[in-house]
Amino acid sequence: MTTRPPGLRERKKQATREALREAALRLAVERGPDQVRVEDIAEAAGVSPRTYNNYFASREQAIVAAVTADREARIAAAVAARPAGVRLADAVTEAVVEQYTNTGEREHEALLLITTRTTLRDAFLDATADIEPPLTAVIAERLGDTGAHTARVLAASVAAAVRIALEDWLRPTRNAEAAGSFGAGGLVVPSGSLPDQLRAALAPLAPALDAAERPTQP
Amino acid sequence: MTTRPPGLRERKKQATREALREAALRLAVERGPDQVRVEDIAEAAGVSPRTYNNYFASREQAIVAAVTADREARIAAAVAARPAGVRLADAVTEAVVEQYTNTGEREHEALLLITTRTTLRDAFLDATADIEPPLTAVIAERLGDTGAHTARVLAASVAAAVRIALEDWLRPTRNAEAAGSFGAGGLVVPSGSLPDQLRAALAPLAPALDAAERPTQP
DNA sequence: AGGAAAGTTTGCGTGCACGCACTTTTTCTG
DNA sequence: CAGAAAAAGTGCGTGCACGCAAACTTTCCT
Repeated sequence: MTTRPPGLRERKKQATREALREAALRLAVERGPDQVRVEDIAEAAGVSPRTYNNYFASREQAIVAAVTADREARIAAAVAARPAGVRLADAVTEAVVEQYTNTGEREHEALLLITTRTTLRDAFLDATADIEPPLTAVIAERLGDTGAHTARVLAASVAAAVRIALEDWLRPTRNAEAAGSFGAGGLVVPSGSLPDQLRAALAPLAPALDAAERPTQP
Repeated sequence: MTTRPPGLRERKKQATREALREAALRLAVERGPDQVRVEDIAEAAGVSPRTYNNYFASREQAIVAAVTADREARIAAAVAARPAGVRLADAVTEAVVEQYTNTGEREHEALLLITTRTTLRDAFLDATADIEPPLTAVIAERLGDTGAHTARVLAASVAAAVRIALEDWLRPTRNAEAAGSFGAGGLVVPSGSLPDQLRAALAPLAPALDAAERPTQP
């Protein structure tokens, strides 16, 4: 795979990306998220505003990326690290929980910031989708080439479940408007800790993960 | 629930929404999607540009909405229509296939248009997420109040699977760049008919749907 | 080494999303 | 039925995303 000497080009690119992430988060913390313009971030990172959005599609993505970092890769690695003996469902669940709870002090502070603005909250939730491609890869590896298609669906479902868990987690108050006109019962569980939310959201998918792991038709 | 006489207000609102959808699609077909500005659509529908995006968040959404119409509601209704005896997995799968294949002539023409522009393609795929809330409601109804949380996860997973099916379907040519750096095998199945794609994508979720339907622990 | 090819950054221009404050229309209530 | 309250539409201004084409840097190949 891509195991070539990274090359000067690529290293500079990553450096620029990190510089932008850092600058975005720092400025957002210093002066409140609404007082930061793309121009400011670009200037702080030493590139032009135009270059900024060769790296990030929106203003919010840069700020969120500083917290998210490369969680996608870490989750995929964590799944791959589990011995082949354990259930796929368990491997995935534990990897996810692990990577979402190992949160540093600085990240926690940033999360508080994120929850204050709807646009940041949304960007944060959207970032969940990034785990899908790497997750597809590791799951596909477990299932063999015949399950490549299945792997994509499962990875997407896991991503969706994680997103839901996060949604519920960072919404202590308002709880309506979730389901359609029905309301679907009305109550939405008083939102426990993040690990609990994650496990609860992933649990319904366990049967699907188990089934995929079995050769073909039992 | 919302079973009040709709009121003049609401009716006008829906009329405006439909007028915008219609105008957007018509203009896009007439003069190619890139030659249509929001201002044009708004004018054709008899509202101000500012009002336009009280209804649609992006230029593309209006065009896509003309094709999508209220498919969400139809899918939910189709699921609800199945007798309570059939497996949930079957009810959902058939409802989805049914609503995505009952496509009129005009819709088919519009789909061709959509595939020509990446931004429209993306908007079309994003519209898939709209089925999630109504689907949550009908599934929750089947599972009873204890399964409200499960219902959300399953509905989201179904939506994700449908999205994947559509992605693959309207991409006859290019096939790389799907999974991470791995490539996950490389081949992605030569993309069959839409119903086949949908069934294939939903199949891996069947065990999860089955399990949810069983009382608690078998 | 040297030059061609591939990839990146940048300035410029256009159309758009969206907040705010204000007007108009519909609905609710006494 | 009248007036208050709520909601939708409108005009305006600001910052942003993104296409395009030109300048520049790194990489590749002979």
